Amino acid sequence: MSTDKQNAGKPKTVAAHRARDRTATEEKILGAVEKVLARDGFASLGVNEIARQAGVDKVLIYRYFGGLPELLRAFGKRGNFWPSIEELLPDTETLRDKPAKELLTAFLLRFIDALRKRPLTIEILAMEIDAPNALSQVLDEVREEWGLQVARALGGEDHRNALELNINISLVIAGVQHLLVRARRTAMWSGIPIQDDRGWEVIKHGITWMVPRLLANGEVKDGD
Amino acid sequence: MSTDKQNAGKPKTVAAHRARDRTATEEKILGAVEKVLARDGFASLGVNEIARQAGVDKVLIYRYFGGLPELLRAFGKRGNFWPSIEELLPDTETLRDKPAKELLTAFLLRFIDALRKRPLTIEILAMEIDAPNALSQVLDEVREEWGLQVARALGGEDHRNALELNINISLVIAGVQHLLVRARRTAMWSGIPIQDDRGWEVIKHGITWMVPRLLANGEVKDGD
DNA sequence: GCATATAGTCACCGCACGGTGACAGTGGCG
DNA sequence: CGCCACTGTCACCGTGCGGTGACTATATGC
Repeated sequence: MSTDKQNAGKPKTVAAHRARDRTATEEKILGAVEKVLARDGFASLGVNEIARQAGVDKVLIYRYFGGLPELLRAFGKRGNFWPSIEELLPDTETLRDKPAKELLTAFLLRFIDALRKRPLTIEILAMEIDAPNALSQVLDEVREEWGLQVARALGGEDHRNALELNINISLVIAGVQHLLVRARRTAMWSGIPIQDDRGWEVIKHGITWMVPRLLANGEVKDGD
Repeated sequence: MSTDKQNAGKPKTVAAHRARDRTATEEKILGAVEKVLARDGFASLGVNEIARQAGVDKVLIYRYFGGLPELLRAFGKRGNFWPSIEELLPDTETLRDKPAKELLTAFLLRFIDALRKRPLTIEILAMEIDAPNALSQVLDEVREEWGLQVARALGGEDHRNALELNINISLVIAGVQHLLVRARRTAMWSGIPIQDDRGWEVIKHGITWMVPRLLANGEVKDGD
């Protein structure tokens, strides 16, 4: 009763076939990746679950994409996962007109908003901490280019403390990403409600307060 | 040949038993948790792998601890996973003697060193981003108490910008944790080699440069 | 009209996982 | 000595995973 493997080839059911449309099926699969990712995160992102969500046989994932890594690559390439420079610094033309502190402040605040609008990106950021894969690789490539553009656009090189400034900007960006990633699961960080708009307004306020102090050229007065 | 489930009860092998020492076995299991965690991270931390590493039957994990969550709880309670306040601020007695900026700087720099000395803690931090479990819960409880003590020890309440200051300190701590977690897998962050001692010296330099500027009471001069 | 390429379906494999029940060796206590 | 609680051993189950081979249905070109 358990070693019946010779009955293959007997078509018992007629099993009406779906429409023959490869590109539509590919689109369904790509859409399923997004749905599973948004609903369950990366832990459940496997071939079986994607196929289930798409209402499609999993073998098609192998046939059309080659496997899970290639599917994720394809998914990553068609998404607006990382904010463009234009989204963060709208007035590229008038860069020189504004003082550096306004530019930097605007950049950091917009960066927060831009990422908060992209829950999938945050999910990817969280995933690549523990299990980097083809999708995080795609995001990595984008970010590399992004980093260069940012450095050029903000152009802190003419500041006399460009090195220290860049370190601290990088640290703040790292902190923002950390809080965004943690906010998926944890409500508070040092008393700040990081799942809430009000919490992020507080953080933005802190950044707005900080930037001018980092950019000040004056002597440091002892404030104790 | 496949439905042979009635032959249980026939002792074929003599199978020399190991020493009858429960506490030693428990210790082996707890040690195996640490080894697996250090070697493969949380992805491979299951009952099977732990038992394999400990050279012990997995059923003993259930008998002695109750299951994986309880085992992780037990593991978490016997570790020095989070730096104590004393480790970060050695001269508690002479707190009032030093200016706030020196205290805060020392605290942040020591915090970096303290976490970098604890790769297992960093592993737990990384894990709890994607899959919080009993172990991260234990760490959470410790950190809650820690946060209160830190706030009391640093006592920024007398500063006129205590709110903004605390936000930025929290942000820097978040950024440090993010970089530590990322450094497990990625070598660079914005050009800083975060797997390297020299990279962290650069970060510390940036923090040392930043703290006095945040604590300065003076007017903010426009540095553009 | 008919062969062929291709879209879609199905059953199956091997594997690792978490978890459990039954059994065997061992030491202490009456 | 004999009971018995306890430590350790082993075989097994159900499940879900990634992955594949072989099949059927359909459209297109000749």
